[in-house]
Amino acid sequence: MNQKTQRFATIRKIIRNELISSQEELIARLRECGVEITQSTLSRDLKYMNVAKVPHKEKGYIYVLPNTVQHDANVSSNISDNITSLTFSGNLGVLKTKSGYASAISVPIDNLDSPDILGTIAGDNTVLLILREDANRSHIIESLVRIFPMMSNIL
Amino acid sequence: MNQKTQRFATIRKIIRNELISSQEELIARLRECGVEITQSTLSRDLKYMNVAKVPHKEKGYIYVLPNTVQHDANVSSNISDNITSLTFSGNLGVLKTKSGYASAISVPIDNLDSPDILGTIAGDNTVLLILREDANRSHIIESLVRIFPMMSNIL
DNA sequence: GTTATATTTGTATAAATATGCAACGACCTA
DNA sequence: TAGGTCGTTGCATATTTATACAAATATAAC
Repeated sequence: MNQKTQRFATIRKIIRNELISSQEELIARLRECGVEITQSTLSRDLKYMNVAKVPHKEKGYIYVLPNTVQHDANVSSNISDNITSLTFSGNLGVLKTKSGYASAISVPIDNLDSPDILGTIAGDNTVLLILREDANRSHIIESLVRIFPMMSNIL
Repeated sequence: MNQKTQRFATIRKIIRNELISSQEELIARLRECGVEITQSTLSRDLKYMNVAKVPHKEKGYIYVLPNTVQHDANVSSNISDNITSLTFSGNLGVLKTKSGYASAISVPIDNLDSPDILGTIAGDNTVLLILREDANRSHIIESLVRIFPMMSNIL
């Protein structure tokens, strides 16, 4: 339906360009754009469009479109800020990073020359750690936190 | 203080590994992990941790950790014509593609944000899927076929 | 056209989430 | 010790969001 498509476009435009904290607020903005809509329909629209609600420093919460990568306002020079998670599976460790940082992150890990980390493979946002079969995960984490202190925030 | 850090870690672990649709559900899981918490505190914790709530096909809505904020998993169809095989080995999946397509193929897989697929690494014609330890291979296949319909031809 | 079937919407309400406020405890300093 | 500040929490509740249901509207088949 074209009516609906048009409405979606307007919703997207507003969310992309403004900080919207609630559906009521968005309804008001839509009205200003000539779109009448009830809260229930909007709720369904947002769900259909995969719009997420995320915490935001100033506004409390805001809606964000899918594919919109959240960029921190303050870019940190600390490389370990770019590590987002560490999980283990069998004899592998999977270290996720912000896009593009995997290679940079993997270098100091290689340089650890830890007997527990046999090697690493870096993609774009993932560093694969191949671990010794009987490696102790706690020891791995300790080693990593030693070179990436900020990592303790995400563990 | 340390109590709180510990609680955060548990919350993160649960959110990373499971599909949680509501705070009440998360409270129940936390209790199973020995963490007693009220809804109001949890709400504040989630806000503090920048945890977002995003629409999800099966569960309605799920909580996701920052930097994994939801992307479009609906993908143009014919790209999946370039997948040639899928095999499993231990907790790894190996997806072979025509030369040069691995990166393109891996993007929508990353965007699935499946708790079963911890991460992907794309080479030139191979995508390595790192799976959760107890991941169900059938479920993985289902997820992949959902975004790459043509894959069903080669399975 | 008519009828059947599916999609979209609003209303009313349920469900889920955020938050003001008071209370508690940790940690100061005098 | 008493008194002060600060961070954390639970309770109660306000706010916000999702959804069951029925009505309206579109879509398709005849």
